[in-house]
Amino acid sequence: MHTSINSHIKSYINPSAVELQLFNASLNEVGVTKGQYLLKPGTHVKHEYFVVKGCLRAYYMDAKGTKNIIQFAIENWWVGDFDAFYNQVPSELYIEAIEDAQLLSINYTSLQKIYAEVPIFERYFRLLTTQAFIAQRKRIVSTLEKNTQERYLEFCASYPNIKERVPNYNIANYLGVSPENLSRVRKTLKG
Amino acid sequence: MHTSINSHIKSYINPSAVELQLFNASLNEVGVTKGQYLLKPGTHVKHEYFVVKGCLRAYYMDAKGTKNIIQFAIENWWVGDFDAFYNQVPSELYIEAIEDAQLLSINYTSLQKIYAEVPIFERYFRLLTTQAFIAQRKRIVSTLEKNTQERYLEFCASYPNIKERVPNYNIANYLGVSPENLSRVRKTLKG
DNA sequence: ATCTTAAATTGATATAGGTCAAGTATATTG
DNA sequence: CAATATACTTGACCTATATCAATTTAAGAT
Repeated sequence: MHTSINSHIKSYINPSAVELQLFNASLNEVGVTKGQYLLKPGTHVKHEYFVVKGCLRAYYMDAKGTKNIIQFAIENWWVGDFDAFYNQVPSELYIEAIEDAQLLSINYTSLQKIYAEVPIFERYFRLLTTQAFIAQRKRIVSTLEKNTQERYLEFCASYPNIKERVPNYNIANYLGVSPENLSRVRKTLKG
Repeated sequence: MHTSINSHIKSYINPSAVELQLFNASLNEVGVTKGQYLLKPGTHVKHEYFVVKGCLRAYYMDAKGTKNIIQFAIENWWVGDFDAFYNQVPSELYIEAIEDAQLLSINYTSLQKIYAEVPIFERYFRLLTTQAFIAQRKRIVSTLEKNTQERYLEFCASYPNIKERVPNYNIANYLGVSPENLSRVRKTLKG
């Protein structure tokens, strides 16, 4: 049994011991070290991952070869190329460990089986996805109505103590600003 | 029975006639005329809405009193303040008809009942939310890696013939640029 | 149809943030 | 503990886009 994910699950649904057991049986432990990739573009994505420990970044590479970070994944987050996974199209996402990390993976076929046989997990993932959708919507609103400084502070508040774990140039990238600009913003915050 | 939503449902799941009937029984028809509001901030949100016909815009108002459009809703889209609805917190969203519109509403209690009694609808909404999450993620990536012109073209491509239905200053707002800037971009596209 | 209001365009100017280049500080490795 | 690489900061300059103001065009209303 995987305690870390089980308490996460129980914060969303109330599965029976058997249901929980069935889900746990579909999980596999995965370890990655800092700098290693969990996923690269062009792959047929068979898994989604739950972060037990560590930190990863997920980014796309644009036409000019620039990285654009779409997500940081820390403890108790699910990470993966959801488009590639759910629509079974080739991946376009890089997922890279920026700290050594322990993960749990679930594969596509197992998950479909879980949905069919243990439908309460349909609810678990519905609730997770709804929350993720709402969080992402807030991020969009934030870029529409706030300046860099406000968005940096908001970011720090919503990812607790992440600024001690992630280099500033990655945060700048996530916010869609240059590292130089973020550095200047941080300076005015100190002064 | 509400044919419009039923064919939408059937493109995601395969409900039995009885299941479909149960879901349809929870829906109510709602009509709004151009300029009318379906939702305003500070409300206790009891419904989500499916657009049968028409077009609406959903926007937040920021501290400076500026509107920021987060979504246009056209035929076959669900619209609502999902945060307020699912987390049962006061709404912060304006939803306004920009064309006369016919909608179907489902209320919170009915939906919870549907989830409990007709669990295949748990899957319907999970799939919808997953697709919405993926689409929203693409929108974020787009703002990170593309300029205004590319994003305008992308917008026109993904909302078919919407530029004939929505005024340009609303599209500019949705894209997070000034109407003057969008006007100039459109000019270079014509020339 | 005419009047009135709303939307789109155009020009002039301001500004936030980008880019380039150089230097400093902080980690990481042999 | 050097040596080297990585991350961060600072300055000078540039560019895309915002803002403000005026004008033209289009859409609604009487």
